[in-house]
Amino acid sequence: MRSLAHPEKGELQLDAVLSALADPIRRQIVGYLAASPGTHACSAFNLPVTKSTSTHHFRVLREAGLIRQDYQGTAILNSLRTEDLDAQFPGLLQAVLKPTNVAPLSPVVDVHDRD
Amino acid sequence: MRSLAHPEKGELQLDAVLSALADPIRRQIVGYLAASPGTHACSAFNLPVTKSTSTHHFRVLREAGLIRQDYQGTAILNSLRTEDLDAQFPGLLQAVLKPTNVAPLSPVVDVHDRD
DNA sequence: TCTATTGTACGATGTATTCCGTACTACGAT
DNA sequence: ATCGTAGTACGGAATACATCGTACAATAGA
Repeated sequence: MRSLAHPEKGELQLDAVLSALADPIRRQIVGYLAASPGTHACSAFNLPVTKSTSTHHFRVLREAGLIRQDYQGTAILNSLRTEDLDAQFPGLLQAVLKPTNVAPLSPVVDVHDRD
Repeated sequence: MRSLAHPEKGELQLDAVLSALADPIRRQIVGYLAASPGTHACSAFNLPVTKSTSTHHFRVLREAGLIRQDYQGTAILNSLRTEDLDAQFPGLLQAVLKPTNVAPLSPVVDVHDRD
């Protein structure tokens, strides 16, 4: 079973978190995870970039500690590390994800991946 | 009297604000302005970079709408746009500036510039 | 075993960012 | 008029970042 490295809750860096959130595509990912709790495969996000770019953005989010990624077969289950983030940076996620701030880029259609 | 361009309160972009806050030097500036309300000349911040780099960071903050810059003689009075930011992105400033998150790089000594 | 699906690795490219030094402007004070 | 102070403009160097295409790895299912 493959697995991916994640920073511990106590290791989260504000620098990395803010840099990760500064990109609109990554904010779209985080916004979707926040709006649709649970786990979602990378392919469910309808991002306006290629697969390899998508991989890059998910990795940035994981390495910053914003999301957790667990393999399930060939897919990856992505989830938001809400509790860890709220513990380390209280209020930050809520502030960034306020509805008015979430860019509704693509409406994320055709999702069929609930766990 | 020289003057500098600022985005209107309603024009603030979350993208630009988060990018601006992602840099530790700029967060140091914002943190100092938040901790010491009022206006402060650029030279009062004891930043670990040269004058020209300092100018660059202040401009990024101004163009993102985080600070206001008004000439007074040859100096510039910098102030935090707290109200505009709280109106557009409620909770964001507080979350980013939580004491534990503010890197105490240099203690900012020898300040003699209260208005 | 073969095939399709999901995502990764790697290298390339263009752009943006950070930082510097030097020369300059604007202003106040002498 | 001259000088010092505060900050800007400009150009350059190093680095980082977003993006892509192609080739590959891992897994599930037929």
